[in-house]
Amino acid sequence: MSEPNLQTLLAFFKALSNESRLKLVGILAQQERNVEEMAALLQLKEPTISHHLAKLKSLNLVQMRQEGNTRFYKLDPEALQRLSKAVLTPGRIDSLTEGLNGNAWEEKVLRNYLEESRLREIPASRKKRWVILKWLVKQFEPNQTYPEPLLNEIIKQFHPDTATIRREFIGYQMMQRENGQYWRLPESQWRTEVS
Amino acid sequence: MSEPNLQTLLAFFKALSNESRLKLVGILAQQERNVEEMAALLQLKEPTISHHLAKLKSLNLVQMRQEGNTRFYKLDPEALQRLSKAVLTPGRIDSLTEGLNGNAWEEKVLRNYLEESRLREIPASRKKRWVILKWLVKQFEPNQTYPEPLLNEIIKQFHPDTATIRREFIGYQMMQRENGQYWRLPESQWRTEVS
DNA sequence: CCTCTAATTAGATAAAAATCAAATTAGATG
DNA sequence: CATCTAATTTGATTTTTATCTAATTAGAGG
Repeated sequence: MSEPNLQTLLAFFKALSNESRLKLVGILAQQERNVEEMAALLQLKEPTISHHLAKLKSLNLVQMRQEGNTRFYKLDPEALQRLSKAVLTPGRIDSLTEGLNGNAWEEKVLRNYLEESRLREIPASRKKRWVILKWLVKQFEPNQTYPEPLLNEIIKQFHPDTATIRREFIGYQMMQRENGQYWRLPESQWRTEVS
Repeated sequence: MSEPNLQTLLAFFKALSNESRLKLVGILAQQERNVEEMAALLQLKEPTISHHLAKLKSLNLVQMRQEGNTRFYKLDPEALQRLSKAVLTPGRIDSLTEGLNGNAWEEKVLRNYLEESRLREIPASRKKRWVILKWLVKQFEPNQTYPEPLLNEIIKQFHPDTATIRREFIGYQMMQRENGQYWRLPESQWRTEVS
């Protein structure tokens, strides 16, 4: 549903990621063969060949022609051409990440440091501190000024070290201060940190 | 040793035939990431990521940069280009059948119909009869003439129905007859049968 | 130097895939 | 229609691979 490209590509690579099937592709690219011959060539039993053919068929890689109860298989000429084209075009490579939650890591950091909306501690690593501060500053309304005591009060709901956090807010330009009043700055002005 | 191409291709397809690894390729094509981030993005544990990275590394698909004890991985730009090129060129497809015994099927037919160098029966199918006759006619010396009784004698060592076999030899132009003498024709003149 | 952190390695387990023997199907042939 | 033959399907087994937890390694920072 969500990532058709990924699944299509994956099916393609899976089809060719098995030694027997890869050889089979080579064999059927040269000439048509019946199941018995393929089994002899690859030193496998017929059921195994049928099994592999089923996978190749499901991707429309092979064509079948029946004569009596002998079935001749060959590589679909169109498929052969498709195979000889690049499967991983730049656009397709991009599509591989569709549907991935890009914020998963930040969410995990939050989960790790927040215990029922209290901050267990202030992360030592800058990257993680940044994530925590981003979340913390969003606890304040934009377009509203806070006198320092109120600011401290609110911060204290999350963590006792109000001084450090106040300083970080200013340092990262998430907040601005003017004669004892603090206010939240728009996200576009925050000092986008690290990475 | 014998088929470097097949094994190389196989390794390549195997590397990309896993959903997690394929996503990883997509992720690392966009930007460098450390193991923790990848784990979060794919919702897997770090060891699993290490495991997948090891496979990608073994194919030289990724580059690593260390900073402290954090390791940042990204897709090798050259690899990325290689990925975007056709991996299955016509020449490579041909190479997939290298080292395969093309006579495996014929050998199997022989094994099936020959019981300690006696012919169990004459195959009904033309293809198999052809294989048996090819083998049978090679029991006669080239460049030598055989009077019909001697011919029969020799054939009888393998199968009682000398008449049928004589007729087939002539029909397939494996042998020629002139006033009671038979001789083996060069293989190039045999009526190459069926397909 | 002790501790913390990110990553890897080792070992165990679970999931997926390949292979085969036995049973079944569907043409062909007498 | 009974039999034979090539192929497929089914079910069981084995092999391979993905994933996790626990243990280990190697930087960094007090």
